[in-house]
Amino acid sequence: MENKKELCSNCNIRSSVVSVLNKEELTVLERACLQTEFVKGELIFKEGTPANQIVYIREGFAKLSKSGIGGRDYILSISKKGAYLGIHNLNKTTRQYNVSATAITKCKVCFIDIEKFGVLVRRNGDFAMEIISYIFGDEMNYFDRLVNNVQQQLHGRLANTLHYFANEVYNESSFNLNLTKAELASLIGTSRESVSRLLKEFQDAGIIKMGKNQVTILDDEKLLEIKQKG
Amino acid sequence: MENKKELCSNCNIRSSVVSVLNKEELTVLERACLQTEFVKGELIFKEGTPANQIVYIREGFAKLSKSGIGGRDYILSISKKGAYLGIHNLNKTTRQYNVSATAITKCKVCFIDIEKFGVLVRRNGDFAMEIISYIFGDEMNYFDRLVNNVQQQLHGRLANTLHYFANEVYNESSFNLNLTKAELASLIGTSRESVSRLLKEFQDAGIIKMGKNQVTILDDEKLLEIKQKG
DNA sequence: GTTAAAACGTGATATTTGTTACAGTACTAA
DNA sequence: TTAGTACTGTAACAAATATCACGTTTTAAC
Repeated sequence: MENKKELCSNCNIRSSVVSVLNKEELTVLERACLQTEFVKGELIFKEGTPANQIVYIREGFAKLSKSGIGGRDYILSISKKGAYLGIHNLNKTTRQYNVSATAITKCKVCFIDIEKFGVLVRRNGDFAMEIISYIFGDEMNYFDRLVNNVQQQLHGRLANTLHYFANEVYNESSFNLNLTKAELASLIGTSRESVSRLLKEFQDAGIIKMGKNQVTILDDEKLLEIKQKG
Repeated sequence: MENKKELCSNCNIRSSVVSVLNKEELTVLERACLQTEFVKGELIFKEGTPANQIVYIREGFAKLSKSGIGGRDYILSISKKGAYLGIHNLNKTTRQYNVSATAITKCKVCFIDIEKFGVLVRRNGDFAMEIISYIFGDEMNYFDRLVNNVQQQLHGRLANTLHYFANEVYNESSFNLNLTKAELASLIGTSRESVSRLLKEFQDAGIIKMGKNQVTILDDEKLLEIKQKG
C-alpha cells in the first residue's frame, strides 16, 4: 500500500458521476479523498467493519465476497474501474461494509469520506440523481446475474458468468480470469470439481479455449444459447 | 379497477420517504399522482412495457416476477405497503418495467408521473437522499435473499424464504402465503413437488404448521439454523 | 534450485433434486 | 349441484451435482 495525492479535478480517470459537480464541489470532494494502491490478493476492506468511507475504484479489479457457513464464501461480483463500494451506507447511522473487497489485480482506489460525500448529495440534486443512476446501472448489474443463477442449472450459470466476464467486466472475448477455479466455483455457487468438469466440457464443445488462467470465448452464439436455455 | 382521488397531504398511509417534502412539493406530488385499486390476481404492470409512472403500493401485497425460458417464471420478491416500483427508471431515457407486478391480495396503489417525481428529486437533495436510503433499505432486501438462494441447498432456501415472509413481508410468525405451491416454488427456484416434500419435512420436524394456505412458524430457532447452515 | 503449499484434474460414489405419472382435493362458473 | 379446471400430494425413477479420494501440476517461499 502506498499513498499519493492527485487532484480530482485533474484526474483523468474520474467517474462520469462527478461530471455534474462544479469546481467548488469538486474541491470539496478532493479534500475528502485519499488515494491508495493495493496489490493482487490484498484485502481492501472486510465485511462487517466500520465504513466511514466510500471506496472508489480508479483502476484494476476487485472481487466482492461474503463469507458463508464453514469458512465457505460466496463471491458476488467483480468490481472494476468506476465502481463505488460501500455507497449503501450513505444515509445510515451505523455504517459497515456488507461485503468484503479484495484486489484481484493491482488496484488504485480512492477512499472518500462518506459524510462529506453525503453533503454533496444533499446539496446538489443533479449529483444525487447521478448517484441514483449509478446505483441502478452498476449495482443492479449483478441483479440479473443473481436471478439467472437461481433459476438455472450449472451449465447456464457458467455460461452466464463467462458472458458476464467478457461483456461486463473485462470487455474482451479473451481475458484473464484472475480467479482460481475454486473462486470461480464460489462465484457460480458450486464446487471446484464441477467447474473443472464443465470448463472441460465447454472446451470439448469448442465454445471456449483455456490456457493458464486465460479464457477465450470462441463461440459466443453457443455460449449465449446455453446461458439462456439453462 | 376503480379510481378515486385522495390528497397526498391528507393521506395517512403515505410513505416516510416523502416526509422531507414541504407543502408546495407535496402538492406537486399530489398532482402527479393517480390512485387505483387492484383485486387479487390482477396484473399491475408487465415486464417490458413502457414505464412512465412510479407505482407506489399504499396497501396490500404484490409479487414481482420475471418470465424465464419456456413460460417458466421466477418470482423475485413480494412487495408490500410502502414500496416504490419502477423507480429504477428515474433517470433513464428509455423507460420500461424490468419485472411484472401482480396483486396477490387486494391492492391500493398510486401511479406517480415519473418526470415530475424526478423534478422533485433534483430540486430537493434531502428527498433524493431519502430515495437513496429507500433503494438500499427496501429494494436491496431481495439482494441478500438472492445471494442466499444461489449458494444454498433447497432446505436453506425454503427456510430463508419462510423467514423472509415472517420477518420482512408479513411481520407475523403466522401468515397467509397468498401464493400457490407452484408460485412458492418459482420464488425459491425449484419445482412444485420439491416444495411439497420439503414443507412436509418441515412439518414433520415440528418447525412449521400448515393449514389451508396459512403457515405458522413453530420453531424459529431451528428455521434460522437451517437458513444458515443450508 | 529445492521444497512446501496451493491449485488442479478426474474417477467412483452418494445425495440431492427434477421429472413423470397419476389420483385426490378444492375452487369456479354456469 | 355439477362439470370443469386448477391446485395438491406422493411415489418411482432419472438426471444433475456434491463429495471423497488421490495423484499431478503449478506457484510461492526460502
